[in-house]
Amino acid sequence: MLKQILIVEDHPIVSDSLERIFSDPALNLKCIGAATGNKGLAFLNGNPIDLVILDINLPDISGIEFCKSAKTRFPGIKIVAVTTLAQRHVVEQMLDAGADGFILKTSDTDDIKHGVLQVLGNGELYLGKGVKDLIRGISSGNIELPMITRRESEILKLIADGLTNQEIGEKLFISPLTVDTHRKNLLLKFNARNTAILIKTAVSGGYIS
Amino acid sequence: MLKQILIVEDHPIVSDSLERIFSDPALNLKCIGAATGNKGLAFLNGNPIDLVILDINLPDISGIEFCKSAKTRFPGIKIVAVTTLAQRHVVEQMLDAGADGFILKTSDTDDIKHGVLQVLGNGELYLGKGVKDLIRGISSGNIELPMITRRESEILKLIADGLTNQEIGEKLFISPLTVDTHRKNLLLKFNARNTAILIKTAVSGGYIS
DNA sequence: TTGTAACTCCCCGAAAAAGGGGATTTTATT
DNA sequence: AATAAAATCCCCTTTTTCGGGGAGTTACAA
Repeated sequence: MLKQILIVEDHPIVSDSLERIFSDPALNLKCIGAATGNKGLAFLNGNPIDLVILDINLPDISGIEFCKSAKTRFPGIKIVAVTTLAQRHVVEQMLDAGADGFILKTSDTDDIKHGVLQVLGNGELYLGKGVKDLIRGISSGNIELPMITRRESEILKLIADGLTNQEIGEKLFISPLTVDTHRKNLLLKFNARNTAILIKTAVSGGYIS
Repeated sequence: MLKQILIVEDHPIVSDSLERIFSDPALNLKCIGAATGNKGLAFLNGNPIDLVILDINLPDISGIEFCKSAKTRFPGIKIVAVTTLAQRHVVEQMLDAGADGFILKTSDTDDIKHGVLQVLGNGELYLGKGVKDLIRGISSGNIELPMITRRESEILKLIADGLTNQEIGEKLFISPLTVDTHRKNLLLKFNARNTAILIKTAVSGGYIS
């Protein structure tokens, strides 16, 4: 039976490569490309797509949002994320959003092919090379990134926007002293000695958009 | 005459695509791939490479360093950067380092082909779609990122690592008051009111690795 | 219901950063 | 040799953060 794959990826050079991998007649697959998340979502309506190969860095919406939307509207669809982002919490967010696979772009083309075909075949979760380690935090030089609460995340973003405790307090209708407490907890959780390294870690860890 | 191209790129899926583009027998080219910057540099010794297609985000050294090394040792070699990084100062740094071309990965494969062949052919500088605008700062929602000096960059990185003015002074054998002056200049240049937003802007602007 | 995690608020003092000056020496570049 | 840019150093005051405490209130789960 012919199955259809949608490739959501804004780099033609990558989507070309993907299309070629899965255009082998022996596989009996059909590939369609979409350059943005919204185009991809639009295409899902009315087209019987079996699996989506998804880049997380898209020009319009994030791959995580795409995944949530797609899975909500088409629960049967399979989604495999293929990305450069080798960050633990990104993987976790994608899996929470319902992704069926996660493969790094540093992977061999055979790995990518194998992973996608496995998800398409038996529906099992597939994690590419290095991804499992990433989740366990074993990864190369990966300082374990902390879990932060909703309020902490909110305050972290405002700190990164340059607001003082005073201003954040006014914005959130809480005491600046409370903001200070959250701030101290953030420093503790990130094992940061001051705001500078806190923000650096948080930005490069993807806590701040 | 047969010309040789070295592809320095850590994503097999991308280098596959590039190899395929330039493997057209009519072009009379030979492609070799290298997955890391150091492997690429090592390969240049003893192999008559005419042009390097270079990714800027490499696992070991940065594309900018690669470019400088390669151009110093082999002034005749042509280098075309192909990257996702659509940031003005990255383009500027690459061109300063001697790059002969700069193409974004969002470009069509034909653009990439055309650009590389042009550089290889007449040796002219080639800037891909959107890159020229980037330099002029016309780019979509691009807040103009400032030019900073070597010393400022050095101090910026140390600030981001969580060091205080005192500690930075000790490390660089200068007075903490001097560090403070540089710090104030950084705040001015980045139009930042405090360290938090300074670091956020700097990290997401690619000033800090 | 009995924790426990999250959120809230407060105290103190010390350290660091920010805002606003001024001024001299190096180092390129023309 | 002259100019400009970069780097260096110093003063002052005020604001903000940091370190190290304590403590009450939801809200939700075992």
